[in-house]
Amino acid sequence: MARWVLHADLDQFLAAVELLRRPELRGRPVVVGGDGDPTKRAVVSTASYEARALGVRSGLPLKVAVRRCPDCVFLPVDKPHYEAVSAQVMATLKTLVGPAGEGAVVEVIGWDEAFLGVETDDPVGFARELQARVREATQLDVSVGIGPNKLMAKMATDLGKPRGVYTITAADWMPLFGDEPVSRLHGIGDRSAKRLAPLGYSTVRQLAAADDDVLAGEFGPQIGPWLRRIALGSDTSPVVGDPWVARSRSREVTFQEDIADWERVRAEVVLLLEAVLADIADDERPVGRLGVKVRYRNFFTPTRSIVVRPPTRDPAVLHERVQVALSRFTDHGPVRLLGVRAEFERED
DNA sequence: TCTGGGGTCCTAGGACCC
DNA sequence: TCTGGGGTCCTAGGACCC
Repeated sequence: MARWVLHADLDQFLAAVELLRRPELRGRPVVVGGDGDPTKRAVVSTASYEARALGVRSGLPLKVAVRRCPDCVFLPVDKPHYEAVSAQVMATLKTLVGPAGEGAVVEVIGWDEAFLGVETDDPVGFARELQARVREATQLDVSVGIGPNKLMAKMATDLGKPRGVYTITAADWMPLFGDEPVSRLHGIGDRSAKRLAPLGYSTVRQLAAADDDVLAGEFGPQIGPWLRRIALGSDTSPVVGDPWVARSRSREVTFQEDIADWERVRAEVVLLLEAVLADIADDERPVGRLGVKVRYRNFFTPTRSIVVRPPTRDPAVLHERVQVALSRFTDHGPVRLLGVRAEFERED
């Protein structure tokens, strides 16, 4: 039997979950983002397919979305609810069993995505079973991509949406993606695409035939050669079923009005650190580094961080250290966003 | 036109030490 | 006057993802 990777991705997850509890909105353009007030500083988390047809998509500022779509229904992000539904979906995935009777390895990627590693000669049948189980348990639609590795499975999912199953094998890769722009690849964004273009690497096929030394010179010894590998559809990263453990925890807030008073900035940093400490209260690991992020009016966003030695959970020490980090900002102009991040001490 | 929040990993330069 | 090579730690920033 062959080893397959499946990528399961819930369709328009946040919007779909909201539609389940507000069936009267079905068929209308629905936008989930911020606190549901499209006049505020926030962006779209998820738009329903009807809203996407009107030009609203994830990441779009709500202020732009409401201009583009005055008739859209704007709903607040209800994180606890989505976490609960997500947990139900992931638990369902973990009940799936392959033909040999063994469970699939499930790697949860976020609220609405997971990779599954499974031993089977009928991956499509497995995917159909997966879809049926999730629908039965939650009434939600899920698309499934199938491939010999995570990269190909992930790329396949897009081709199957919505509600579909799509399989990519090694032989399909170049015919499907060879002429596509490199930014189509999972792992290459607009920034990298813009650096690759002048090197003559604009399509997936061109990047697949690129010179590793040239790539390493531009992107560094790890990332450079890795870019060529993903253009080849090559990916050896394993599906890891172990529960995910955060290496850092952070809180940040964008103010509705920029803060000009740095006494208030200091007070807000205190509040953010208290929130982070509350978030990690159930985690016993000591904090080995603290970071502060400041976004100014012009969107310039420097960060400052400081080691905490020895690593500690002592709030008094952490509050003192975070203020030291904050004091390293010399530009005391108006602040749009503040963030505080705590890194756990790593035990390699 | 306005640009959230929560994460991960990699790179590179300077300090410092042997 | 010109001055190595390697290793580790710290810090800041970049890029990407959901």
